[in-house]
Amino acid sequence: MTAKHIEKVRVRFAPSPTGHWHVGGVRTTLFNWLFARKQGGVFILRIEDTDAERSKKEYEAEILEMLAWLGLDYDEGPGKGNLGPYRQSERTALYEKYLAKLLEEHRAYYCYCSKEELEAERQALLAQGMPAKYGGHCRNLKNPPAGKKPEVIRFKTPEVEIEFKDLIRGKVKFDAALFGDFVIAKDVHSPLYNFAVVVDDHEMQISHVIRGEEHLSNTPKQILMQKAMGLAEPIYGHLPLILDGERKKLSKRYAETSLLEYRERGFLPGAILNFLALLGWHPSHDKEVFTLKELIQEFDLSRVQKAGAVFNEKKLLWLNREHLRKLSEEEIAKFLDPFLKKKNLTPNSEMLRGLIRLERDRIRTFSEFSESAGLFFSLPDYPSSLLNWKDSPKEETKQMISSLKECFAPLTEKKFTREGIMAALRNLIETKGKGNVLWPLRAALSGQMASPDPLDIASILGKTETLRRLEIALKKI
RNA sequence: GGCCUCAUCGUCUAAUGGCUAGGACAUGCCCCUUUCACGGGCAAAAUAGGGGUUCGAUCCCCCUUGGGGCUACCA
Repeated sequence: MTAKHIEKVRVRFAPSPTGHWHVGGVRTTLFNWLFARKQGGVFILRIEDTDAERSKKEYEAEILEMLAWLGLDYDEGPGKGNLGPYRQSERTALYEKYLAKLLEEHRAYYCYCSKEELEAERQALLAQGMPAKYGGHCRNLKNPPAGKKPEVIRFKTPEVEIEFKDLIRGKVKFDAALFGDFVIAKDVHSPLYNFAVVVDDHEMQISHVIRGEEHLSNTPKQILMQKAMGLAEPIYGHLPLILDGERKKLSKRYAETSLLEYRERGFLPGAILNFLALLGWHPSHDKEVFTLKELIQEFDLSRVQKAGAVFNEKKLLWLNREHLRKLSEEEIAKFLDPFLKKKNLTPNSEMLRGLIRLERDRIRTFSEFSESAGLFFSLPDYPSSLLNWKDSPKEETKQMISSLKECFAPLTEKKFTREGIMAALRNLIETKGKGNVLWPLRAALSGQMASPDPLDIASILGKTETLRRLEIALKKI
């Protein structure tokens, strides 16, 4: 390992704004951020939009918004920091400079082969069981072949062994002879990923490149280019992939993959981050519920797993509840607001407090809240049979609903609390039994097979609405 | 096909050369209970296979098997 490394910890996360931000990318970002914060280093955001066709401004905006939502702040990035610009699309002059130098030093060259020729070559090699690499036809051309125009720029790959020490995997070796001369740019103005990354990581003085395992085989190519340009070599660490139920790279078929969706479903940023941290990393002890702050303290790259981790939504759901429970009523109310608005549910502040107290242990996400609390805003339609406790006859149920009304009648709206209602019902329950009293009451108030406690429902609904619902029940029988 | 890489309960993982391989999610059962949740308790559940090294291997080495990633004028 003769490579020179950069002293100060400077890490980057480099998303491509070509689609909704993927949870895999979020996890990579988190690990980089955690590492930077733990080491007192610098966390840099670089937008990798060299693919002009697929890159979209709106996706970049989404990444920025999600980052803020997650609470992952960056020290340098678009509009911030002095080693910019931080969008690859704005750095073409820089790439041109490096490209020109490589060309001039004959470490890279123009390739005139057409796509068709290359594809034919590739297929022929594959058919013979040979590694599919470029044959190097244009490598030593003195003059452009007649009638052909330059197609791409290729890197002159030396036939050497490349070895590097991965932070997570240890020694990794590649035989560069198997790569062939790979393409580094479409033309001097349009660099490709592998090349742009090398230039940027150098210019931005990146000390550690922490990224997903899918980049492991890009690393030797990047090291080769660093050597050709005389640049320092960052330290690499390749994170295990997040997998689906079939143990393949997480895709949309298996679970929701965009972070946006998880926010819309009412997950907490802290819970998502906690969950993602546990996908491929684990502390030495048994604690699993962490705040972001605790994560910074605990995080250690040496405890990152090598094998891929299956995305388990059930565990995310559980973790979300754990995080939900730690929030104050005010915090929950704040998160809840957009979800209620979306469903056109507009409780007054007193009712909202009651609902939050009631639902906070029953729900796992905020979207579950609006579903679960729906019955407080409008009584669902239900069959009259729902009102009967076990096999008690209709007549008795009818009698019971009337008795309930009578019990509630003397209560003032103010006395219509859980305790007040319970006191009013005490005699009835003692003579008739809990089930005979509470089931019909609950059914009449909720109109559902399953719901919260009837006393809680009644106290939140208030006397007027409670009596109205009992009246409806009576009419049903 | 080639190159790289990975391998502990269904899933996320702990332990590491040495006590009955620990925890969590999920699952099942029980308790609590007017229903559903919550909560409490219990149970079932793993070192892929084969060789070594060693007094002793989940752990170290090799092979096999299986999985995954890459193999673009995407990133």
